[in-house]
Amino acid sequence: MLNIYNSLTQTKEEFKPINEGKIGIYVCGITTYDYLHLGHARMMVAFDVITRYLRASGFEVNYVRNITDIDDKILNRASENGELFSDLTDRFIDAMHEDEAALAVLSPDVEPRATGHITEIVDMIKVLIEKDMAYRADNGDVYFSVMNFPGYGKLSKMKMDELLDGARVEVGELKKDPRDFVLWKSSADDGVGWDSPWGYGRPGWHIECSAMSSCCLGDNFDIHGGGSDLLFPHHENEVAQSEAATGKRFANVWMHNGPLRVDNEKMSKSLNNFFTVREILEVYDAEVVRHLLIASHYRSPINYSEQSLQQSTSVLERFYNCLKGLDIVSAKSLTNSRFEKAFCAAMDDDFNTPEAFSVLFEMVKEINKSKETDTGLANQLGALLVRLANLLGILQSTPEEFLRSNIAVEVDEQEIDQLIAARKQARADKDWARADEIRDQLAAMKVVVEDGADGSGWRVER
RNA sequence: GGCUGGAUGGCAGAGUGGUCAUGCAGCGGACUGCAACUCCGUUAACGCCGGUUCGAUUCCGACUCCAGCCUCCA
Repeated sequence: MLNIYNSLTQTKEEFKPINEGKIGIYVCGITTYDYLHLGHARMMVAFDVITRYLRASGFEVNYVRNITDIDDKILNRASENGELFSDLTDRFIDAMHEDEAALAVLSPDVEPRATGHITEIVDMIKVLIEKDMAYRADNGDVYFSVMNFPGYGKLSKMKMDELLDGARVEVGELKKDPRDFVLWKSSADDGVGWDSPWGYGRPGWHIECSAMSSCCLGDNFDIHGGGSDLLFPHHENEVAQSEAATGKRFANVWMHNGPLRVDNEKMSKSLNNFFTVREILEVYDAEVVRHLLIASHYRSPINYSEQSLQQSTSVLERFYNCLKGLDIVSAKSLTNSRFEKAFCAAMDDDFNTPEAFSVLFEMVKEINKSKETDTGLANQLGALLVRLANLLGILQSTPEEFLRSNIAVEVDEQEIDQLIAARKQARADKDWARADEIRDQLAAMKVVVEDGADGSGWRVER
C-alpha cells in the first residue's frame, strides 16, 4: 500500500490512481535562462526517485515535466546577450539535459514547452473570459479574477482577505483587484509575442502549466509536483485557472519537495552562495551529489555544505567497498528478501529514502559478513543491493570505477601498479621501511593502499 | 502581520505511547608487519512548561526559537 503526503489535504493518504495501474504526474520544471542550480537538481532528483519507484511498483507512469521557455527573465537575458530568445532557451535546455544526465536523472516522458502550447493557452484564456473568470485590461493584458473563484486559497490555505492585506498596491488601474494575476501579457509590436483575440502578447507563467498539464494528462490527473516555493502563488493559481476553466477537479495529489539551503542559508545570488550543478560536478562525483540530495526526506529542507558532501562521500565509499570483490553480474538477485520488503515498506511510506538507506546499510553489514562465510549469499545480496539502489539512482558504477577515480585527482594507473608491485616485493622481503615508504609515496598521490588476502588493492582518497 | 512546516545524541538524519533507527565521528577489542578495508562490542538525544496516561521524545495546549511562502524563484 502506497501512502503519499498530499499538500492539499496536509495528510498522508493511500494513493489510488484514477485509472487502475496508471499514473499521470505533472511536475513544474524550470525557466531556462541559465544553468541548472542545486535547487533545480533537488527537484529533478526527488521526482526522478519518485517516478523510478512508482514504475518499480508496477505502475505505468506518464511523467510530464514542463519547460518554461518564454518569460520576462528569458527576454531580458536574451536582450542583454544580443541573441534571439529561442537561441538562449535552446542552449540552456541542452545544458539542462546534460546536467540531469550527469546526475542520473531519467528523462521525463514528455517535456512540453510553453511556446509549443500557445494555442491551448489562448483557448483556455478564452474559456475563462467566457465564464467571467478573467477580463481584458485596457492595455491588452488579461487578468484572472480571483474574487470570482470561490475556492481560491484552498491549496496554500491562504485566506482571501489576508491576501488583500499583503498584496502590493498596484500602480495604475489595470487590475480590478490587487490579487488578480496575469494570464496574457501584451507585448510591444516589435517584441516577442503571438497574436491573440486580445492583441499581440505572450502568456503569463501560471496559465502555461494549466494548459500544458491538461493537454498532456487531461483535466483531472493523479499527481502534480514541484518545489515548495511554488505552492503559492503558482500552484494556487493553477488550481484556480484549471478548475475555473474545466469545472473539474485539477490534480488529485499535490507533492512538494523541500528547499535546498547552503550553509544553512537560503541559496541566492546576493548571498554569494549560489551553486550551479556543473560547477559542483567539476569538484564532486555525481553520485555523491545525488546521495546528498536523497539522504534527507524529499519534503525536508536539505542543507548543502562541505561537511554534508563529505558524509555522502563516506557513505558511497562504504557501499562500494562492500560491493568490491563481489560477482553480482552472474549472481541472481534475491527475491522476496526481508531487506527488499523493508526497503519497499520505507518507500511506500511517502518515499522515505532515509529509512530506505538504513535498510541498505543493514544489507552492507550482512554482505560484509557473508563475504567470509558464504560468497554465494554475498553475491546474491550484492545483486539485490545494486537493484534496490538503482531505484534511488545510485551505485550504478562498478566499485573500481568509483573507488579508483576522483574528478578532483589525477591518477596514473601504470605508475600506481608499478609502485604496488615494488611494495609487494618489499613486503615479501619483510623490508617494512621500504614498504611504508612506497605507501607514503602513494599517499602523496592521493592513493590509499589496502592489503587483502589476495594481494593489495588501491583506491583514490577523497 | 498572515499561512505552512520544523526543533532528536558531536554532526547528518528517520521513527515510535513502554523494548535497536541508520551513517559519519568517538571509545574498547579482533584482523594487519604497521595501516587501510572489514568485523565484534560500546558511549550518547529527543527545545521549554503544563495536561492526558500506569507510562510521552512520540498525543493535547501554551511558550521560545528557526525556516519557507505571502515579490521572480525548484
